[in-house]
Amino acid sequence: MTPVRRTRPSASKRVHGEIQGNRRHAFDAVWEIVRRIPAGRLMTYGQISVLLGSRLSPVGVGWALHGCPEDVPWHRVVNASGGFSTDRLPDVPPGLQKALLKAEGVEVRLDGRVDLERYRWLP
DNA sequence: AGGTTGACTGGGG
DNA sequence: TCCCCAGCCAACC
Repeated sequence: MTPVRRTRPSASKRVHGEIQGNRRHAFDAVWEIVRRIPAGRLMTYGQISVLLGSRLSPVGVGWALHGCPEDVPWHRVVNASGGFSTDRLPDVPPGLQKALLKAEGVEVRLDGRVDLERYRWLP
């Protein structure tokens, strides 16, 4: 049998209040920033990390979004290359992020990326 | 307690 | 431009 790549089993648990102490605070901060991104605009993981004063690494930002509350528009966060990192996740339907962004008027190039120069949101 | 794994990134080949 | 690697650091087990 081919080993199956799996997602964090407890990712969804974090949504239901299992984040403790300072971590909880850092995750909340990420969610608050992402909630402020207007429809049709984008931010990168690294950009959010810097906004937080680098208290949380870009990887940490990804963690914060994995299993975020329903009202957090996670699809408006892309990687520094303008690509969709969520396409590699087993628990996210391939093409979902792309579809959500196109629905907001974001143009996705043929190579599957977006133009950050054009859509990047600067708070 | 410590090794492994990422929703990352920038630099080098 | 693409691929690989080291640095990154929180969460998992």
